[in-house]
Amino acid sequence: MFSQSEENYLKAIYHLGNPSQKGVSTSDIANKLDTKASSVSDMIKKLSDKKLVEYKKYYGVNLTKKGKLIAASVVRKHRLWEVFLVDKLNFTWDEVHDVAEQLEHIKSKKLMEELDSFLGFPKTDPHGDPIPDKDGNLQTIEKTLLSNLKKGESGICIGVKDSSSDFLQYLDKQNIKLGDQIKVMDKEAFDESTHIQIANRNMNISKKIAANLYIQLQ
Amino acid sequence: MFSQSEENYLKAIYHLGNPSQKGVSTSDIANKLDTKASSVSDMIKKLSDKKLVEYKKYYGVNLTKKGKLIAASVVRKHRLWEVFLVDKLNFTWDEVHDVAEQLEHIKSKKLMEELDSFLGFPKTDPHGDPIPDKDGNLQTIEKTLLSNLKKGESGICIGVKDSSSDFLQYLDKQNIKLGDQIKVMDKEAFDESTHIQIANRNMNISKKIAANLYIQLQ
DNA sequence: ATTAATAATTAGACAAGACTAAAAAATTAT
DNA sequence: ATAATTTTTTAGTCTTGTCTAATTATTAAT
Repeated sequence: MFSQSEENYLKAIYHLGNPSQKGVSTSDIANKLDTKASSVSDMIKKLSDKKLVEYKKYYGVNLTKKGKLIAASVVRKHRLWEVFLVDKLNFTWDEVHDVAEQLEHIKSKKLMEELDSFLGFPKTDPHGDPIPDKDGNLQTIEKTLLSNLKKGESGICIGVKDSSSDFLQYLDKQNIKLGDQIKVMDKEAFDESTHIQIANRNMNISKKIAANLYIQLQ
Repeated sequence: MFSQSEENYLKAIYHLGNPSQKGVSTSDIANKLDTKASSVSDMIKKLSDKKLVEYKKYYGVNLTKKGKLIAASVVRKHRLWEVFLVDKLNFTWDEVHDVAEQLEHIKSKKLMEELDSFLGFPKTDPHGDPIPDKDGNLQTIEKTLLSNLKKGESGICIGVKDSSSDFLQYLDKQNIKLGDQIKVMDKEAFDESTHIQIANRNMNISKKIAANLYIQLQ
């Protein structure tokens, strides 16, 4: 149906797209996919011919309904496979990305339906990112970055913004897990670090860490 | 490391290779992969440059040690994924092939080790074909075709030679399963059909069916 | 409002893997 | 042994997706 390369471009546009922005720029896509702007320019022309993106020269791209559905389906597959790897095959959350990048291109409707069921119809992946449903719809959960919480506010840690190995391994080392209860005890004006109480432990985390943890307020 | 196309050629040569023959012919490979002899000729040159096959013009190809290991690893992955699809995801044995053809190219050592363990280290796939171990070694089980059994002989049905959808669905319809106890009651000289007793039922099967069922003698 | 800097596009080339058509080698038949 | 047939290889083309280098458009700076 569509090539892996086409799917990767659609996915990149999907991830870069922002309702508050115009279109996604050629250079942003090139940067995301670690490729050259000229290659992106070519591919966008192709996707546009196939009515998967709307394209205006020197403006930017947006996914069409059809393009968005395909992108969402690739993201759905990626995240379901991540759940599989962690829940069933003992992968850690920092190990799943590369394999899921491959598995997301496997084409089989039955496979994904059965996998979804086998995993118990998960709603989020191991990093807390929502799994699109079959129609490409995302369940939007109210969430903010921990860095936005004020002293005294509390919530549950439900996701990470950065999912780099380094960050995820840091969280493991500090024993910070999704689902943990977090309360902001104090904020340090000097270095913008935050004193938190997490799962009944007290710790101090840097500005950068707080800016990459998603919290569901209570 | 190696492209999907290269892996598919190596696998084809692996399956076509026969210790009692010289090399695998260009046209046999073309036929197996549903491609043209000229394409095969090109690819063989490439695989030969990479020391994955031994190649003599107008003679045939044989896998080198390295080529054989790669081919066996692809076959291993194919068959382990088939087990996964049937045992865990409710696929029937006639539905697994196309998906496994895709999954066999996923590259991740950890994935296959964990999957193997998750499945309980299976030794055969859903069609009774042996799963190569990590070093590419096959466990060889003594087996013959049902058509070779003489009147009065008996054994266990352990595999199919043809794994086309048509044949597998026929077996399902007749409720013939791997593991069933089979005894040859009589053989019809006229149409070469066979009267068998299978799992305590009596039935008559055609020459063609008997020529595609593997039996482990007892 | 020009100029400078940045971003996007085009033109042309290349590699992988496939194809067709034609030539060459090997095999089979007479 | 030579002719006929089959198989294999070569030569040249095509598509996909990439690249570099050069050009064109847009945005930012003075």
